[in-house]
Amino acid sequence: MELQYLDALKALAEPHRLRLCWLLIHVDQKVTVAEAMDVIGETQYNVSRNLKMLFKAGLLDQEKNGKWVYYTLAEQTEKHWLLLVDSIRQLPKNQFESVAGRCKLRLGMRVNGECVIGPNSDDWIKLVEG
Amino acid sequence: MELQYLDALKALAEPHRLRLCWLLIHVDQKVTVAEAMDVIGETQYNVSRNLKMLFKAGLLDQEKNGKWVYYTLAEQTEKHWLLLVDSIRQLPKNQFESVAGRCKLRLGMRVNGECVIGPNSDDWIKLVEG
DNA sequence: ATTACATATGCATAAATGCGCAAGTGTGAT
DNA sequence: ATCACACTTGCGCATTTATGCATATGTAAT
Repeated sequence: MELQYLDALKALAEPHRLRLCWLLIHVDQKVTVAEAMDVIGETQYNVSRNLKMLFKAGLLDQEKNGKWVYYTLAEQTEKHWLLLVDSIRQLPKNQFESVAGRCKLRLGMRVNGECVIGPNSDDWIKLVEG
Repeated sequence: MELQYLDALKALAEPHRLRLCWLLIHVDQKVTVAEAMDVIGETQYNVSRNLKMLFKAGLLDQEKNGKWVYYTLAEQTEKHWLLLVDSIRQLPKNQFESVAGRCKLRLGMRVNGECVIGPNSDDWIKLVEG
């Protein structure tokens, strides 16, 4: 009975994962675990696990590049999946404004479009708190 | 953080409730707990509780009429809610075909558009098994 | 009032889930 | 080979969630 779709609903029915998915939808770019950690502000294992759950549920794609793992929004082809993703896309932005801002900041630290700085770096902390 | 929407996702992330919600979306009519029981084939407490959860999550409306309680699909006004409901509406029908068929049968037992026969009645069992 | 019936709801148990910790894998650089 | 670092994963614990039973609520009819 559409097990994969149920997994997606389950995955999204958790605030941290909903925020992560919202992020991936709105950034419209690949994002590493390290970047997601800094943006969301949660521990490494949680971000890693939650991203992986979204991946296993079919909502995200995974791509390894050296020691970095990039996650991107998965392309959907079926109507009910497209609508589900659209639903999240349309969530009121004000709920996530700070997330979007922090993500812009974090992606600004990239070099040639690639992530080169790990999580919780001094550079990042200065950038955010300063 | 869109608590109500999270509740809706949580409510839908359970096979029985997803089926119930799908039913209410596709029947496009009010349905009693008794009718839902017969159609879905689950115990009274589960159907009652699960319908109530969908109601509390804002996906269904409730309407009492004598000793019967009718549930209907709630009208949504916000984009992300509309898309979420649409997503469920677009789920492949074949997964729920038997549900749809049983529901048509069950609604055929109504008198003047109202439910008059309780759950697990002999009439219903004959109708389904015969 | 009493009965019958549709629906709702505590309570207890069992299963699933989230989280922190610690240890693991894999990759790139020295 | 060794080290540093990004990421993953198994384990134990606390919390949540689902389920079954029994009981409660509310309504209609006698």
